[in-house]
Amino acid sequence: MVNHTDIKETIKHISGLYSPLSEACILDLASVSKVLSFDKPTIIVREGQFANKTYFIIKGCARAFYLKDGKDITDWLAFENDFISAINSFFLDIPSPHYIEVLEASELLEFSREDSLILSDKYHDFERLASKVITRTLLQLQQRVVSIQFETAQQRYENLLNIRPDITQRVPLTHIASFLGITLETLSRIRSPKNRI
Amino acid sequence: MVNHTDIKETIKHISGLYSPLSEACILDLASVSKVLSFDKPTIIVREGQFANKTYFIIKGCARAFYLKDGKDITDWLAFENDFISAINSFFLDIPSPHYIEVLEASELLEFSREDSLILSDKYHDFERLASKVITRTLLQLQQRVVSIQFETAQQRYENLLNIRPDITQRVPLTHIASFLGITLETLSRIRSPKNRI
DNA sequence: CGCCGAGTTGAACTGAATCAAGAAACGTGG
DNA sequence: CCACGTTTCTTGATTCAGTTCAACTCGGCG
Repeated sequence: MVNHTDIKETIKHISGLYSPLSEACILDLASVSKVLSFDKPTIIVREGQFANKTYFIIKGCARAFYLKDGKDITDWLAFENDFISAINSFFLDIPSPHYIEVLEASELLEFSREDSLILSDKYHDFERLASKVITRTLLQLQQRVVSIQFETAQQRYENLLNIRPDITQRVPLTHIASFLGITLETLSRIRSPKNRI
Repeated sequence: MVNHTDIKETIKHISGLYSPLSEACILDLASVSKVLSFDKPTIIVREGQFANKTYFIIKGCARAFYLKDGKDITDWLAFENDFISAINSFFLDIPSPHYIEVLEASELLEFSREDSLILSDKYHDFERLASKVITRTLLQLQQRVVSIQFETAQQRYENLLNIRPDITQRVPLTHIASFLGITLETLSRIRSPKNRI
């Protein structure tokens, strides 16, 4: 678990992706952040925990899931350059209904809700970046509601493939299916060669 | 269309609901806000507009909808103390895919994205409030994804009734149905007395 | 009075779920 | 490197919630 990633570079990268941060803010954020490395699938947040951390995915991918009547339901998938966290716990400070699992050999940058609030007070830059991340997620979720309501299972799968062509190599089909809101069997039929016109 | 509502009082009320604002911030926000009054259903934002305003509902209710293949799809309903806006246009500064329609005799407080950015720069209070509103909406949307995926039409309708028992008196069934992601016919059957055990 | 929009009811249809078996891939220890 | 058990994925048959299409009811209003 040696850490080869330079935190400061990573944060500069985030700043470039989302919203510019001042040098001082970058250093401050670097000082409260930590890089986590995993070489295989690992659960990093469990149901019931107060999951007051957010994770930026430097490399690899992760999912948020919960158990509904014992069944594993993936409700968010995140890849390089995405953030992921157990949003209910993170924002409402309640025990998390979600698990978070890293799915590949991955590197994550982690920092806490508390530090992010402190940084938001101190650096207007940072608050703006945070708000951008949240807004982006909001719009994605809105899009997802539309897609669940009006697209067939097949369309949703094809859209996902367009956005993320390598997803089937990286994420087990069970998780993809439940993320799409369909059963594994249905996904398997959609993917079956017979089904391709 | 005389306006009896005191803007400052309304903003104090918002501040109490979401996150406290300083007196100076309240005054500043009041100076860039405006109260809109309607006495009957009215479309206040149309598809294609740059809808860079947000609306806080003082009294009444409103919906956001869009046309999908000519069909009217309600995708958000807002009541007293809720905010509503054409989120895609508001956050991304693109022409709005959504319409916004006020559904009853209503009063709204309106202010622009631009003013809200200015206020966010000037008052940390305000930025925090804005971020709270967005976060709350994010969590609601997430809940909605879960509900569409795992609840039956009937359960979704009953949940809506629990949260908003008067909704059927205030919002036409067509809009309720499409908000729930079901057809008017299905909603009608769910509501039919025969269906109650 | 007759029309019109909103809601209801009925019958047939369909996309996806469920239940049940089996095949393929995968990893672990002998 | 192979035999095994486990997990992941596929395929088939059946069922079901909700859609679609079509006809009908009802209440308001010009």
